[in-house]
Amino acid sequence: MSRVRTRPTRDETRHRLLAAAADVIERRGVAAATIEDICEAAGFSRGAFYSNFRAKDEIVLALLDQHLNESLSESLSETERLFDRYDDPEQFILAMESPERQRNSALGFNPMLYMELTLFALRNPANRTLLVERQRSAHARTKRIIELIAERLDVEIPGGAADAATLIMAFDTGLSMHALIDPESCRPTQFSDTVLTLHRLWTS
Amino acid sequence: MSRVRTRPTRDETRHRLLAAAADVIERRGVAAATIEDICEAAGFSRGAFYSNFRAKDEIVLALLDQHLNESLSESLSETERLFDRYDDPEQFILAMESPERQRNSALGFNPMLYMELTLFALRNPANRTLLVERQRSAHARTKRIIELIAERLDVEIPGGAADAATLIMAFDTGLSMHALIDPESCRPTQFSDTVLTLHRLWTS
DNA sequence: TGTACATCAGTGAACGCGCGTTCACTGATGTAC
DNA sequence: TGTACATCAGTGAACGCGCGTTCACTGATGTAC
Repeated sequence: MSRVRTRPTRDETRHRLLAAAADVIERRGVAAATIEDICEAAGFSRGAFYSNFRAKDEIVLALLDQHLNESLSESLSETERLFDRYDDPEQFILAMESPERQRNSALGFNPMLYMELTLFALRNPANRTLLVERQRSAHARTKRIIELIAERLDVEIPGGAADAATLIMAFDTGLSMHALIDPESCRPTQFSDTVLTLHRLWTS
Repeated sequence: MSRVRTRPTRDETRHRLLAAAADVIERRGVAAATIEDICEAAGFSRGAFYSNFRAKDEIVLALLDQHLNESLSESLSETERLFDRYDDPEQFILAMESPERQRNSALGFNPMLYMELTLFALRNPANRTLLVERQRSAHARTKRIIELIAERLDVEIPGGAADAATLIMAFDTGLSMHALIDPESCRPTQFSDTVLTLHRLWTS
């Protein structure tokens, strides 16, 4: 093919629209974000939008899906990879604070988008199921890591690994929200510092 | 005055509109909640709304204000009262799980309204300041309780009282969100159970 | 490689519904005698 | 307590803007020869 491409591919268009939607929704919220805003941010006309998505809801659903499957899952997979890489649990905990993990963590990176998408999903029974599954799987995987650490150090987690996993997950979520409201109130290392303290208490 | 009142007082109207707004916003979200929805839920016409509030934003601001000043503050004051009532920290922690505290806790009682109002406040510089102040004050008061417990038992909190307060507050916030997504994943006593476990670890 | 044609991704004007807001009104409440 | 009048809380029809969605179109891309 000799002609030079002057138009983005269909995939590029779709991805630019999704990225623009994430950006606009983060700033304005799901309901207040307009198709016009999104198209302008992506550099397309309204028609391009409706050529790629059937309606406004569909792009939000696509974002939610992407969010649940990419951001959240990859953040946990990365944590599991870190866990496998280090023999010493303390080193593993310190490594979790890496910028890479932060970037992958959806709530850490763009917390308002996360809240918006969560609220959207909670208001729709079908999506709610997705959220529930995702949370249960995340809990099971976190619990598993804690159990492996306990086994390796031959200790028993006070209160049980399930509650410990809930504590860490809820702390992570809550800390992101507190940091969102008042960034100065949290050190960058606050998450790993606290988890490390908990780890030492649990395994001593 | 002999005539019987057939119309609510101005205060009643205002309160009914505020309660209706809280209800509609909890269900539909700030941006998707319409004046018509709110008026219908309150049993008034649109005119009544504009006789009591200058615009839609104003009722949301009034709700936010009410929320920050009543729900959140009273929840903490109740906790402080409980702390004063019990000499034994363990009994105090168990008492926090009372239905009364749950009802007062804004995030615990209607978490989606809380999230909606938080997002609304975060998008408006003036309100953001209110949120920040409120959070700092809550943190200081929580930290104070922890310090008093540590003094009373003559122990040192591992990681410091400030981080411990952050942990408990963030855990509370996060746990409410997790419970919102998947109520079955949390026992009703999960908060006090976990705080009790932490307390024992910290003070042993 | 070049040409002719078909397809279809993206354009942007137009449509119409829904929602925030206004306003002329009505009748309940407050006040003075 | 009863009456006359002023005030103003609440009514609901009307307005018009903004936004989601549609559609006739254009010109870039893909294909066949």
